[in-house]
Amino acid sequence: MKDSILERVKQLFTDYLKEHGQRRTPERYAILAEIYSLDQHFDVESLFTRMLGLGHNVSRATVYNTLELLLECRLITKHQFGKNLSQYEKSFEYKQHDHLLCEDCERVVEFCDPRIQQIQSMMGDILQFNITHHALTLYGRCSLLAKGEHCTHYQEKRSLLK
Amino acid sequence: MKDSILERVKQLFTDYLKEHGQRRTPERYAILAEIYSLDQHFDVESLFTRMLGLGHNVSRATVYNTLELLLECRLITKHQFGKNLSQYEKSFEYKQHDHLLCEDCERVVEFCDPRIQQIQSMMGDILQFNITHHALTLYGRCSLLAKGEHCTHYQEKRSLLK
DNA sequence: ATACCTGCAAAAGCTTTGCACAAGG
DNA sequence: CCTTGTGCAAAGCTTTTGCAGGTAT
Repeated sequence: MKDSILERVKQLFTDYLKEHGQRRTPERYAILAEIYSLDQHFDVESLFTRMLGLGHNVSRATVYNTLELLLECRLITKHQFGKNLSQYEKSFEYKQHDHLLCEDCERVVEFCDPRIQQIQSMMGDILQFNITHHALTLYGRCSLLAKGEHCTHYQEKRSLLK
Repeated sequence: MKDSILERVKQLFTDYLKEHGQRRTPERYAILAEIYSLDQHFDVESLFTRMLGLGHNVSRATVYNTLELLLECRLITKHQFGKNLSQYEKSFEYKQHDHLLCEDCERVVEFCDPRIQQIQSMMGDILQFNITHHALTLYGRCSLLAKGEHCTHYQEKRSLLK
């Protein structure tokens, strides 16, 4: 099933590259495959490191280049969660969704609410804009925590950092 | 009336600085005053340049330091509109609001919809988070524009750049 | 008087760019 | 072949940090 999604995504990427006179290089497909093997958000550096770890001798420049192409054909989406660091996630066959961030452990939870689409189209009408997309992020902390306490994911996070 | 707001804001800043054992320096008040004279979003570099233009010999470091303090006492808010550049705006007595961005001319329109608060508190309940704030940004282009056309604000924008 | 703050400049972190070589079409 | 893509390294930009001197309290 996973493979089937990967195959379909590769096909879409191929179509896009052909249509836009871009070359189908092994690096680009390797990056696409790696992204679709992940189930979390990622940043450029972690993807780059991961590629090296897998034995692919790609450069950061190629990673950035490929991410740009994947954004253009909507196979990934890009987020800025309030920091100067771009986060990405695969987006094929994923419902449009929004994010809730724990500012303690930086865990990201996804959610969906139809009212956001309503707001989007209503505001488009009122303000005379063709709205193409939106980004809603809720910021908070896991409930039940006293001030100074950390949520259960905090320690995991700490151990991940360096 | 404007002065009255500035005075109240200065007072709040003074209170905050005293409470937190921070010094009340002329640089900090000059930056606060300049921010509250603006009616638009701004980034650090434009604020810095503006301060120099007004004859205040402040450094970038001080601007960053002061913005941090003003964020802490909620006299300004910070946004990342999908780019690696922080944007700020004054926030005293401004209703919580969200933003609509024209991707053609980069104009920012503010709007307000009560449903967002509802979503925020509902998601907080469901996902067990204490949600402190949110950021919703709608991205689009002024309506009625054909592909390739630019909206009326585009030329203004072009002339501002460089 | 003495912490803390400031200005300056260097460093850090993410992203973009330039160039010579490699490789897709 | 010829053009585009890649790897590498340098440069760009925004933001952070270190330090010597200045200033609020």
